[in-house]
Amino acid sequence: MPNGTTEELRRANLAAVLRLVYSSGAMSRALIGRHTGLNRSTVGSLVTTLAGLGLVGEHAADPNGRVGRPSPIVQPDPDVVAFAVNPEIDALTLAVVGLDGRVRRTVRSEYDDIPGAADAVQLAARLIAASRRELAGLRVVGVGVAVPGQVRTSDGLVRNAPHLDWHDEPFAAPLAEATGLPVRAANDAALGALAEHRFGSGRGCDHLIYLNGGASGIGGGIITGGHLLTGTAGYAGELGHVRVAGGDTTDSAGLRGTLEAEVTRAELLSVLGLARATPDELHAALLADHGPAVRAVVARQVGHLGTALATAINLLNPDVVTLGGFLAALLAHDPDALADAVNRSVLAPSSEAVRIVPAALGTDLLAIGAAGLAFEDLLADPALALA
Amino acid sequence: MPNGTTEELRRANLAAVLRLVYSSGAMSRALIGRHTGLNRSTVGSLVTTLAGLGLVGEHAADPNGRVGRPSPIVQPDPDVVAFAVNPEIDALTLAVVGLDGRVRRTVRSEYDDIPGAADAVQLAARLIAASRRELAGLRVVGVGVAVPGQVRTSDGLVRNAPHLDWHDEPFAAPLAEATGLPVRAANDAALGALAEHRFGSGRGCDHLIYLNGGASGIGGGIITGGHLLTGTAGYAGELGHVRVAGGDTTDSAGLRGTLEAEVTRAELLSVLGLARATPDELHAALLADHGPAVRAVVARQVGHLGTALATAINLLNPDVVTLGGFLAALLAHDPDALADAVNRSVLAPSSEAVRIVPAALGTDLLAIGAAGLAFEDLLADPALALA
DNA sequence: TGGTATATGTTGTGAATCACAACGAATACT
DNA sequence: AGTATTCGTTGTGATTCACAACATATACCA
Repeated sequence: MPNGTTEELRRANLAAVLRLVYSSGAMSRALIGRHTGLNRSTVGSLVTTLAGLGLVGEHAADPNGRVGRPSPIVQPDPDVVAFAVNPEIDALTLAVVGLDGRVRRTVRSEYDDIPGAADAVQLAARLIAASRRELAGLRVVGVGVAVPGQVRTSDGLVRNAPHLDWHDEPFAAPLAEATGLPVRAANDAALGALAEHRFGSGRGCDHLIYLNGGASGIGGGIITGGHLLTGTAGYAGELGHVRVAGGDTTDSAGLRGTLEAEVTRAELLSVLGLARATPDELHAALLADHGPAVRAVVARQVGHLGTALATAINLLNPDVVTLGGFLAALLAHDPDALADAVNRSVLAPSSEAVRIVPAALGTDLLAIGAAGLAFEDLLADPALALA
Repeated sequence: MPNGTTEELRRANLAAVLRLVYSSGAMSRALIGRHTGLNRSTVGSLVTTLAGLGLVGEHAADPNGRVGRPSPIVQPDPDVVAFAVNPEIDALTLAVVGLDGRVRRTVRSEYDDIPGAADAVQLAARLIAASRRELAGLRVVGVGVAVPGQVRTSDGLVRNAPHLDWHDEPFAAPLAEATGLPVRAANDAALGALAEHRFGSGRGCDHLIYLNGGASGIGGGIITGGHLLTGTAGYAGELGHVRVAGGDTTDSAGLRGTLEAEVTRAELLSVLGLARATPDELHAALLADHGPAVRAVVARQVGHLGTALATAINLLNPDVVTLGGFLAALLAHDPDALADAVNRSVLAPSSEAVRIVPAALGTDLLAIGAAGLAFEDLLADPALALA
């Protein structure tokens, strides 16, 4: 909580400027002044301070042909980086992401047997150590972890990651111990929502619902009022476990009739006659095949998806609903059918302004989201930049 | 948006102090300092300013027997008031609520035929004018309206209030015109959530779900991160229209299988053999009668209520779920059954810390919530206190 | 080619805010 | 009655941001 001192005012202004160039990209000093409402002299002082901290750099103005004195472009320093860790059932991915939002490198370490949490921590620590050796001159801010399961955000304890068979496994704490870096962890779909909100299909929208369909189920994340909705402990956003039908099929958490139980990638692959497929291959196959069997399965899944979205829209009144993974393929296959399904269960005012769109960020989605989590402390108080 | 100036800092600190004594009740200067983290001299200056604006008063310290110099008690001025308007199907209620949170007076104007929105506006304006004449020496801040339906918060347009048969009827604007006061409007259950959060069962809890069961249906409101969740236009929180079953019964909005369609006060009255009942009478009758017919109906309704709550808990991970109206009676009738029903559809981590409790505020709930809405501008910027 | 208008960074001054230390005031404890 | 404790008040100082004047750099126009 900002405690209302002049010192805190300075911190808040530094944070506002850094956050602006982080989430809106490089911009001139003059634009920063217009966005923040601060005086030119104040903006100058703040930018100088941030540059002195090594967090932003100033480049020559681009010759854009406008009248008046050119304004140097302020941009976040790409050498200020965070590590993004994403353990999955087939591999652990480590990404190095700059404060400019770009992914500098990605390392993917595949495994045959799903590791335990402790082993995954050690693997991540080794990959991080190797990256730090190879990439010289970087200033590492911290580590963000995207976990396919429920994570207690206060201490990064993985409460339940069914596909990894992790239950109440500490993750952030031992990884911080092994790397000497601050580590924060959260649910993967929640971080996807954060990334789409800041850099993807939800830019400029304060209320967003993100829903991702993967091989192992459906995850969701919610942005309300421009902030990631965590709930009291960090478990919010579980849209995959919304009840949509009275059936007996169960989902990965053992709940019956939920979205995740009724809408599955495996069923789509099955009816398409595919043994396995990359996300792009599934997308293409679904767009190509409009046979009756496929149509029937898609229609049923789209109906259930619409019911779940309607529930979420009734509760949250978002600007945007972003669909990722095979849910984006369902949307592309028949956008009108999904809209109809939503409209059958939604209150008219809540739905009139909502846009249902495919995710805009590709494979880097989780890396960007997890890095965003790791940058959060820095963005909240740039003066604490260390190491 | 606070624009980071020193002037804004002062405003924010004034607002923080006023908000503190508004929502936490009268407290000593020393306590204010401890809560805000501000220096004693600063607190003194802020309190003096607020007192000069006529927003707070200082009383002698209560002799509580503690060592040290007694600290004068700062409390919001009860003569600073807001009007709370609540149009319902049988009557329009006007309440006068002080900044100290107390309801000074309530006027209830009953009607046989449901009025149109324009007539209701005129009725409210007449009641407000009469109250202003009778209660001298008041400083009126504004008007808050609790509407049983969906309201666009930006301009107070009633989008859809099915029980009043109002559709896209302006309300706040004409009432502001007629009274010369600032008017803000919102959904009644959302304001109920706000009231329970600040003064009722959800004090100190940043994440709360409020669900109210009335004669005309089920309304809901959501508090996340300590703030009322409005969504992009103000329509968020419609928990009554969450799908819970595959049935064909429809709710007030024409949606099928929703909580509001499946869980009704009318069915409870019917099985209890009551033609009509006050909320208290229904509550008592339900607690008294555990016959098989009643048990069956209650069991079914509790099951559906549990499903809806599970959905909301999975999405929002709240600290508290507050039930009002006949839903509180259902809870009292068999708390364990409701807990079991929730647990059948909820993810374990999300549910472990949640408390399901009856609403703590009684008939004044909506008056307090609507007044809170009207006070919002004042609390955000006390220096703008006028007239 | 030179002058003007426009837009922006920089510098110095001033006003406002809050922190801090010293002091005074009012109560409880011994 | 004296002392310790708690808290309000006052005066001083440090920090921050606003504002005005000036300097700088470009586009536009004649």
